[in-house]
Amino acid sequence: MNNKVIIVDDHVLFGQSLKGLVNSYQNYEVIEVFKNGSELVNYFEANKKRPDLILLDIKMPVLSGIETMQWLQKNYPEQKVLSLTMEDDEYTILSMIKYGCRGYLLKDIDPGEFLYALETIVDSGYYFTGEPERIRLHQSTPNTIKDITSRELEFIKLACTEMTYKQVAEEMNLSPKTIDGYRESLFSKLTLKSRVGLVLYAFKHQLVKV
Amino acid sequence: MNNKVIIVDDHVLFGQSLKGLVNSYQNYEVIEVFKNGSELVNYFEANKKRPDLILLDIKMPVLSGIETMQWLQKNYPEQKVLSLTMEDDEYTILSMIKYGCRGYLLKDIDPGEFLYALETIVDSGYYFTGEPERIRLHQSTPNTIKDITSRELEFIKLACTEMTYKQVAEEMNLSPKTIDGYRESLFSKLTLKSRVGLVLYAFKHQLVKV
DNA sequence: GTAATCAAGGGGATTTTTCCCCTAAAATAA
DNA sequence: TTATTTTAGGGGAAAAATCCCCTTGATTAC
Repeated sequence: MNNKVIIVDDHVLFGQSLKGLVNSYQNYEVIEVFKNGSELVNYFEANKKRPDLILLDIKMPVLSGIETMQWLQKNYPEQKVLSLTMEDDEYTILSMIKYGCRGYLLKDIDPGEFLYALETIVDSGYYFTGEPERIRLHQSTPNTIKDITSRELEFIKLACTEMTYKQVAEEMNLSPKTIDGYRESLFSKLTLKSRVGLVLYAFKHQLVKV
Repeated sequence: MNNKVIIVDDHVLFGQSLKGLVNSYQNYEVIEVFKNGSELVNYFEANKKRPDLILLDIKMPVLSGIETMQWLQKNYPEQKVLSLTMEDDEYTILSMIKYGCRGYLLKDIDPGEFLYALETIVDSGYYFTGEPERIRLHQSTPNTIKDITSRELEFIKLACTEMTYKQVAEEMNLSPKTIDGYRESLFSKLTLKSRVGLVLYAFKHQLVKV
């Protein structure tokens, strides 16, 4: 009896290639390949056959992995999802786990490990790359996910432009001194030393798009 | 008679999946899959069998696509290379072409177009996605590629850290005033207004990795 | 062979950023 | 209901970044 797999990845070439790889394994069968989370949602809403496992890319243009995961948790909390990511970004991965993702894979994993991951997640429901301590650690002290308020996020986005803080203050209808407060709180919260550091952080955690 | 293909991509899962796809085409055979440009260089230096085509990822940690392309142009200018890229970044693509790359593919291409690209490049030596005008336009006015000297590039990379310019100067064994000169020349050359702008530029053009 | 360009560096001034310490209202938690 | 956290703001100073204008020695172009 074959495990039905759905692949969601905006890089069609990768998605299709991966389909070939998964199909080559015994007991696995790719039933659909989608380009974004939106297509997956449509599929689910059309009441089509539920897959045993979804391989979900995180960085997608239309409905991102995180957004898709949120939708799935709300509507199909039992659905097994293994997320695929390029970079080993702690913040994003922990967000995925928060929304019920059962494991994650880096795209530079080797195919042997990949098959093992598939087996593990289908059997036990979970798969984490050798370091479950780290994950559990973070789950028990979830404040390791530095939370950034929506106002701070707004500030970060504007800090990632050529505007001076004075201009940012105008844009946000705040006094430059308040902006100064946001900056200082973020610097200490994220252990940063300069505005450039903040920009780097924003890129690393995909708070701003490239 | 099969066309021999070498794949170079740091995402092993993608590389291996792609291998499956390419092998599934008639007349194509993947002879090697490497994780970075460095492994490719080693292979060439060991005087192994030359491939008919190299599929080269651009963003790689060890020896990037651009660096690899430079090496290939110097040592094997006749080698056909098709570059693979995630984002449609004009600057990077034009750099690749400058170094003799015969075409480029976005990773979100569909597999049908992919096969067509392979055929085209093997037959004619070149493949460009539908928009050869744009490419030719840029080739005739190559100064659209703002060229950045290697010393300036070094500076940019250090500017994309939390170091102060004074520390950057030390790192590069230059006076802070010289750094000031690099900064000013880059600002005017690239029409930037601040160090943050420079960081943004570097990310946009993938001069630094995320 | 001379002119132009480039890499390296300087003086000095202004603006921006960073830092530390402090206040007060509002929202939220206990 | 009281305590704590969040959001908004201030004074004042030191450090960093930005700007403009200028010099010298090497390379490179014509």
